[in-house]
Amino acid sequence: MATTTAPGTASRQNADAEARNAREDVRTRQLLDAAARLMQQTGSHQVSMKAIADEAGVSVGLIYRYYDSKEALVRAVIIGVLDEMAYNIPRAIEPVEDPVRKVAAAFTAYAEVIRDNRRATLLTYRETASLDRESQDLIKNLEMQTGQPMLQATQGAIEAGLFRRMNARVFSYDLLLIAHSWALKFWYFSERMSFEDFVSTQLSIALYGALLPEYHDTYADLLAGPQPPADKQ
Amino acid sequence: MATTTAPGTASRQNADAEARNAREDVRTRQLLDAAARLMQQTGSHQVSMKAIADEAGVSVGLIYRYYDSKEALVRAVIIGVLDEMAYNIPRAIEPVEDPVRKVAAAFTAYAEVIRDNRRATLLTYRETASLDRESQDLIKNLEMQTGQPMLQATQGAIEAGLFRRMNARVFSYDLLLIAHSWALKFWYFSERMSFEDFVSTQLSIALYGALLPEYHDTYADLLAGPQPPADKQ
Amino acid sequence: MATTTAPGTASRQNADAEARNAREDVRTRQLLDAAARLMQQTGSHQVSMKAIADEAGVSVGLIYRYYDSKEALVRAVIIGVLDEMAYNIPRAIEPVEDPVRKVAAAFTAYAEVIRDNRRATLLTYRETASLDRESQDLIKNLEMQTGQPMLQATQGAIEAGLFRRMNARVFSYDLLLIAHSWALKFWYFSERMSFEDFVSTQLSIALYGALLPEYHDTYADLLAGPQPPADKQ
Amino acid sequence: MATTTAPGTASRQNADAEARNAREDVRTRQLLDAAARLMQQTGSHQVSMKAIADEAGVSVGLIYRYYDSKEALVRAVIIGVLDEMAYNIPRAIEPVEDPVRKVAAAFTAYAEVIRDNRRATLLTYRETASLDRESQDLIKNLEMQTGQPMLQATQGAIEAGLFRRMNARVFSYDLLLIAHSWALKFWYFSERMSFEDFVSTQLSIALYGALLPEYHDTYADLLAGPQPPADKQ
DNA sequence: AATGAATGAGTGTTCATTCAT
DNA sequence: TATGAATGAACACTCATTCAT
Repeated sequence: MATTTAPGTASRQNADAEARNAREDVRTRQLLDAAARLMQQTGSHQVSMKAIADEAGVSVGLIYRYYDSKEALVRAVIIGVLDEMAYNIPRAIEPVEDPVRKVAAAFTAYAEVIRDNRRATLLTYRETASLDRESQDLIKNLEMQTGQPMLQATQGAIEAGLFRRMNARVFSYDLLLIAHSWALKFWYFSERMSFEDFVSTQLSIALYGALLPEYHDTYADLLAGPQPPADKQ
Repeated sequence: MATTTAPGTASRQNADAEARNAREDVRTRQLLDAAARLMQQTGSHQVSMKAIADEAGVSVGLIYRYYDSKEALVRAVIIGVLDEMAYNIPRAIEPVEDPVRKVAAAFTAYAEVIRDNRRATLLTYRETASLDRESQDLIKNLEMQTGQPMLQATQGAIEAGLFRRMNARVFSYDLLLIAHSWALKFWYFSERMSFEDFVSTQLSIALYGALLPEYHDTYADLLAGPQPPADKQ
Repeated sequence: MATTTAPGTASRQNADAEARNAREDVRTRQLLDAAARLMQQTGSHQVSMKAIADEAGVSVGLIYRYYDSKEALVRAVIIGVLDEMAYNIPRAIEPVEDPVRKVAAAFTAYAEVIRDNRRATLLTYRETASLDRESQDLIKNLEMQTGQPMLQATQGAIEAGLFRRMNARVFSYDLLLIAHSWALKFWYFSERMSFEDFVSTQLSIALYGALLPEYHDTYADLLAGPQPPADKQ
Repeated sequence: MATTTAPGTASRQNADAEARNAREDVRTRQLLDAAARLMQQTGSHQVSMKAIADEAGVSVGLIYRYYDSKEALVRAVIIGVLDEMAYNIPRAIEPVEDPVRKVAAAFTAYAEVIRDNRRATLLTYRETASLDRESQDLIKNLEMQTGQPMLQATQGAIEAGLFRRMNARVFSYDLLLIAHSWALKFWYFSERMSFEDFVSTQLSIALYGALLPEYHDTYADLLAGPQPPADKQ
């Protein structure tokens, strides 16, 4: 982001500005992390600004230098969580070529991010409703953006004639939701299967719903679902 | 429940007790409705006991005659919502015989209840986390109970040799979740399709994945998804 | 209290009135007892009208038929306690003839009533201040009245030439106060001596100061204070 | 406490900490005074936190920065009162040598402190019961500590062969209680005698109860009780 | 930039009192 | 006479927000 600057007086100001920006970034991160950590446990309403300040090791007053209000901070926390997801998911997909395996990779990547941010995911479900319209719209956009890779992979598989013609938007949205369900219904799934089994079970179900029967053999490994542990002989 | 009683003191007491119970039920309903109405808009934390009292047309004090605390009221609201769902869904399914159409009927019934209680559904997602362990367990039980008809329908279709052998629990859980998505992602779906199209699209995807290919023709109507409006001629 | 009434129609009304009075007396007693029982444990402010009603086995509304307000009830409780003391103490003194032993008997009687109404005694100390002027004056009168027998006994001993000429009012007041101290400082005395030793110790000190030295021998038993248990040999 | 510090950051922190402590002490005093002032009139239950805040000229919230709860504040008020007494009484006694006059000086000092804190004294009687066990124990300790000088003076007089052998604990406790009676029965005594007469009357009575007759002459001035005003001629 | 003392509106909750039955 | 549902003012306490330092 920061461009290279020529040395001299002008750069002096630049350097200062950069230093300030850097410090502000650190502060911002520090505050968001502290807030997220606390809110994930009990929701934003149970967490006071004082508690966040303490957790971040700063004073209450300082928070207001970076965020106008508690709501602004809550918004930033949620958007931060979604942002990170929107950033991490595409990174996890790219290398795969085969359209169907691309869908599978996207789902796996998405699910893993959810797994790693389980409580943060729940936070977005719980807290979004208490934000103002504008923030909610922003969040919806982020969510759609996050779902973009999955949608493109699905459309790719359809165009490649591997998936049947169907509503790609709905199908990919379902996949995202099902990935979320690891967080939403963690109490249910985590007692019944490992995360890996969850992913392969869900993938199997979903791909059966999309793959044309003539390709069932080609992707038999994905359709098979969780396998018993390999023979240890 | 009340047995026929000879006239006199005994029946007198019965009548009194019944009258009291009736009055209490009315109050309870009145309070739950008012609370649900307000909480659906913004979540329980933004709603004060005074506001609920006003909405219900009673005094604050009276609420505490029926609920020990705000948390108890919130819990009752949520459980009330889930209870109603648990009651309505089985009612909407029964008549169907064909196992596959039974699954379809269950999904449709479930989705319709969600549609009719959209905000209440969101409420359960938002508020459950702030209740105590015990209430959460109660809610989980209710949820699993609500899902029972769907699970049985799925298992029926598998045993009838119509559905692939697969993890029936996960499949039926996914169906419930997808029905929920009409509430969770209303902003997304409602702008893109009607509720009926949502249902038939989702059913088409799910059943395509579950039905053995040899039965695709038999249930072609379900797999087809939403159809263009019939010729208006 | 109730006078005999001639038979006839007039007496009918009388009978009714008497019955009513009797019932009211029972109620009054029932309520005062319940209230006193609860208030002695924690003070009037911690006790709600509902709690008193429950303890008395009646409804809240009924209390208001007999007492205009909570304050009126508190007042009645305190006055009831003092009344009972004012009634019991003179009864316990009468038989004694010797002026000095009369003082001793009065003190003992007073102390025993205090011992038997320890918590009620504390109640009067705690609650009197929160009553209105009028009630406080009434209570002061009662207290002075209760102290009358002690004052008379003291004056008798002085006039009989057994006690020094001194301020009889102050002396007898001190005796009352010292009897109270069994309640006021129960935590102190009860750990250090029996009630009987408390009484004889206090008597010994007080009488030693009041008796003219030439009578010390005559009342040596009272001046001796608590004695070791009689030789069991 | 503060050691001399070289100038620089360390002393800076010290100065800050000291300034803060000083400010906190001022606040504490301000709050305790306001609370005591109000509570002495009607007891802690009739005084709201808002009223205390107003009386102290601060906001309600600020009180909670210094005291965790209303009970904590009440406790602090009572303990503050007792503390001050425990501090003042020994100071008023020291100089006297003669054992009997030492007892007299102790009583006078104690009574004067009571006189100067009459309402506060009543407060301790009224409010102690509503505190928790721990606070009550603390208060009992304070009270016993406050009584220590009187006990020692009494024991001194006994050992010097001036007082008769008796229970010194009980005797000195009686003296304290009798000093309290200026507060407890102010309405009685204040109408009948001046504070000075109260003290000398009580001293006279008490010393008669303790002094061996052979020393009556030596302390005739103390035993005489209140004297008519000196000839104004 | 950073602190944290101070504010005061707002909350959940209690409870004396009333009154229709 | 007796009930207890209903009221609503009052309370202790919290916490987002401000601002002097």
